[in-house]
Amino acid sequence: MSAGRQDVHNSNVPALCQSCEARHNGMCGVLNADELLAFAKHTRVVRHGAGEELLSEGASITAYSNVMRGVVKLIKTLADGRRQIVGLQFAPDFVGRLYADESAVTAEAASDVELCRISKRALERMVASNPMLEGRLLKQALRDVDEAREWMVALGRKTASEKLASFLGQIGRYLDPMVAQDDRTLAFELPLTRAEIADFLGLTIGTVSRELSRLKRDGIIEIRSRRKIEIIDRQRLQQRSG
Amino acid sequence: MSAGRQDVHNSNVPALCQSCEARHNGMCGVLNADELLAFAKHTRVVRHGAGEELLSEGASITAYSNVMRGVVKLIKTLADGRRQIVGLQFAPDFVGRLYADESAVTAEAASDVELCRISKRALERMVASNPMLEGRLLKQALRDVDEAREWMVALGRKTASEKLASFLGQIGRYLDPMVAQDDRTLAFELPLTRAEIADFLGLTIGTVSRELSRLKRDGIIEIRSRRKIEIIDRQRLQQRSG
DNA sequence: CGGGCTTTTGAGGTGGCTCAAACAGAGTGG
DNA sequence: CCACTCTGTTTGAGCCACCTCAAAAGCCCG
Repeated sequence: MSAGRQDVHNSNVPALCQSCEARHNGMCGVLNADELLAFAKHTRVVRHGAGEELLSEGASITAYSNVMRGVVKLIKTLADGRRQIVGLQFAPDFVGRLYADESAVTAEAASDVELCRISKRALERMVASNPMLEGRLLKQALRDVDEAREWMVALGRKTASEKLASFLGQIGRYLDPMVAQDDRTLAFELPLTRAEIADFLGLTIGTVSRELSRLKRDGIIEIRSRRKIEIIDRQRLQQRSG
Repeated sequence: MSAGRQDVHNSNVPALCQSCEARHNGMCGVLNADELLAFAKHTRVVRHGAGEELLSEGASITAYSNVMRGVVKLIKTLADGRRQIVGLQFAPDFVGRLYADESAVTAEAASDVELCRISKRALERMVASNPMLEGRLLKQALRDVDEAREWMVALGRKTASEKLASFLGQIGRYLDPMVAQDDRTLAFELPLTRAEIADFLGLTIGTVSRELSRLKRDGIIEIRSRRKIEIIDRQRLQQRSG
């Protein structure tokens, strides 16, 4: 509380923020040590297990979050239960629809997650007084638009096998951005079950499984275990993604 | 530059802005008369005929626009020519991807349009110095996200007939927001050809036409001419949109 | 080592596609 | 005012990608 003894030095940064990805690439990156300190007064780290619902479609929004670890899926559901995943948020993404009173999506932890939570009121006050912060949120929103539109193409115009190839490519690219261009194999853990992949790609679980098997049969990927995939031939994966 | 003679009065507003929708509901709404005047120094009204390309996927962006009249469609194209319309922008929407050097979409006039054009450089400078403007663009981006996600559900999970019903419902709602709830019929002009509707809904032209015929046969709509549709039974249209 | 998951695989059905022909409107020129 | 064309739309017949339903096979944890 009393910040009297602290000098203007980087060590003023709250311990949790030190290693938080949001400080580097996320919205907190625009805050200096003092602002970060003020910000941290309103935040709380919360943990949720895989499958827990963080936010319910139609429910009122009381807080926003930044993803610190894990994956959050954004889901929309039709009256008869059909589901579509409309977004995946990885660290250090921002979760929540700024200014909306009620959520247009259900947010659910796809894996165990750690979130940095801040009340709706507090964040909106900070945004109003800090244009830099607003700018970061604008950039996040623009990225979200880009991504949603990218998937609209997949959903509307790609075949099942192209959808799977695009999905694996995107996950691979996201999880290992460093080695985007060379041709080594690339192994990673799928953040989603087959059923969730189906809900993301507008397919059924059967088709997802079949197409994965096909990619494996064709020597493009290896399926090491349910969740562990290895991309053997990126080039051909790319070719198949439409 | 010398604003000496101008008193703080509404009549200082540039003539073109007086009636422009962007001043009321669009991004210019946050500008006062002086700011608007400064803004207008960098803008130019441009007209384009239906079908003209305003912006090309992958091309560098040099200017942004506000739609003053007409409809702009945002298109993404796959290597083999398959197309997906990923957004429709009506007055007073903002067109262009802020901060991006190259466009991720092709923008095309769906009808004859009037745009208020401003150079990328000029707008970005104004945004940097005017947080209110940035806030408006953030809100626009958030609306774009909401809309894209709404259509992801349709593309991924709705049947052809549900897609058509959703589309007609949205257009109707947009073009006549005043009478959203009562049960009068609602006539309007489609801003898109059958082929464009197909590219929006991830269908083929044949299916679009068939489903429209079915809605007509079932007494839910009337097709007055190619472009003129009348919604006879909004309630049942709503029921069919999933 | 059995019971409850998720995933894979198979067999058959179907919604929306492809291909193709007929039709309708809006110009255009005779 | 009527062909004549051009483009956009409707409609039909047949097919295929993906769905549905169902069973078998892994995998994980007691």
